[in-house]
Amino acid sequence: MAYKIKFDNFFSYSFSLDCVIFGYEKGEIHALLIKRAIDPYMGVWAIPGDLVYPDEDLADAASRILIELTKVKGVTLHQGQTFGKPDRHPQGRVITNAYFALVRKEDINAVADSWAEEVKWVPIRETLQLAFDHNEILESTFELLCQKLKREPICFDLLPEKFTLNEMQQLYEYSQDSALDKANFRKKIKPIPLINLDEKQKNVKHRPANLFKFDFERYSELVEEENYSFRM
Amino acid sequence: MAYKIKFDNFFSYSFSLDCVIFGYEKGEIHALLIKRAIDPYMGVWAIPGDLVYPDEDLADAASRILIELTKVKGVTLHQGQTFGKPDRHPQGRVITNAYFALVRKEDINAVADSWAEEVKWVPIRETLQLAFDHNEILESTFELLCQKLKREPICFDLLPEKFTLNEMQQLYEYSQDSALDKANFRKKIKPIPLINLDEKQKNVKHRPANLFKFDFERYSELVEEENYSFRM
DNA sequence: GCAAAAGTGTTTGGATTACACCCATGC
DNA sequence: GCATGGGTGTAATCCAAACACTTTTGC
Repeated sequence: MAYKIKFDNFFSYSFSLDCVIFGYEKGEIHALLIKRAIDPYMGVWAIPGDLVYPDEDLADAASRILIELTKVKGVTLHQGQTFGKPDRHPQGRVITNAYFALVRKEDINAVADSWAEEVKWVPIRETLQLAFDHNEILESTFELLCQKLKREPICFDLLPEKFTLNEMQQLYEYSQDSALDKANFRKKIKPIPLINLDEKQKNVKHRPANLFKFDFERYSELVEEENYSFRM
Repeated sequence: MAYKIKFDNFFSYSFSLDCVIFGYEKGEIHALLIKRAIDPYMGVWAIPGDLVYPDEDLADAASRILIELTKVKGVTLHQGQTFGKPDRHPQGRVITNAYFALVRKEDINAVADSWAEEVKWVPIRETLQLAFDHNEILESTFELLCQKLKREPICFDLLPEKFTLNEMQQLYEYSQDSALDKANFRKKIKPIPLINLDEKQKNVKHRPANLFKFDFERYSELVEEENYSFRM
């Protein structure tokens, strides 16, 4: 065996994680971004991300980085794709892995911290020039999200805890980029365990809608005992 | 901003790729493995994988590594998951990314080279103790493959160029781990563009089956013009 | 003729679609 | 009363599952 470089020289890479946080509000999916207060790309908007410590597990690092930059904690992060073009980072070979989470925007309070100067939510379909290859990362990860929304009950992480069926429908219309028939949508979600809270929407100038909640316990039961699988 | 270690010390990682090569034969999916001729894990079976050069793109590196270790070339490699437990490699922090490919076993001739002492095909459901965390990588990647088989016409990469409908059915039965009805299977694949070659199977002691070929050109057309999407 | 697998047709029930209609609320 | 969205029913159609049946080959 003969490497073109010395073995030790292979240990010259760095590894970072970028945390794409998706939130939903008024029919649109948003992503949480930070404005970088350090070089490279100082002053440019970016996905919150940073380097992994040498002894740190990836999932732990993702949580830590998100907290350090935005003070957002307690969210479930899922692994996404890896991005590793040799020139993607001006300071050296940095390979990055996207992690993503789905949150209720009203439940979290993102605050810029550490080297993040500012945080903001941006509608995912709004074009904005991001640092590094973050536009590519954001797009790919959003596509992954749309795929997952079809096969896993993660829409309830994005929706408010108490939601109307119309809100749920709008989320799917947005993610699939197509209009859905109301009556048919309701028939389609029949197998999904939802609790009708017998509570009404307030402050609307039309007939108030019923509020629902995802029945997570029942869902777990169904998966266990009747090998139910979520489909949309 | 204050890192717990000096910035330069972050550039102490290494990054590797593991190439999971899936092949199909007689109703079973196999993976190509190598026996390691170097430490760590000398003499142990492993997924062919190695370190990425500092200036190398990931996809290029995957092809190179596969060729170096097994002389297998010209296959399409797809990115899979990343594995990065801090202690997964005894010689330092090595984060790895699985790449996978689907091949026709009869088309390729894998030969051990470089620090690979031996190569062999192993049925994916056969338990064998592999080096590092390769058992986990292999399992996860196989699951990813099964998902992809449902939504992309990649089964034709695994099947012989000329295949019978029964061979195709068996591949899906294996990947979904369930028996399928022959008549229904044939109805289901009606929308998939296949060319009936009007050739018969040879040397079988029963009625010979027709041979088919995937009509890739027609498939591309359908995708372009009628936004067809492959489903199984 | 028999075994074995190839290959096709029919029936049935459940899901999907399109569309029409009624209901409750604010103003 | 009317605008607005909430909520439901029906008929037509498509699709998937179950199953039976015919065909072609080797021996």
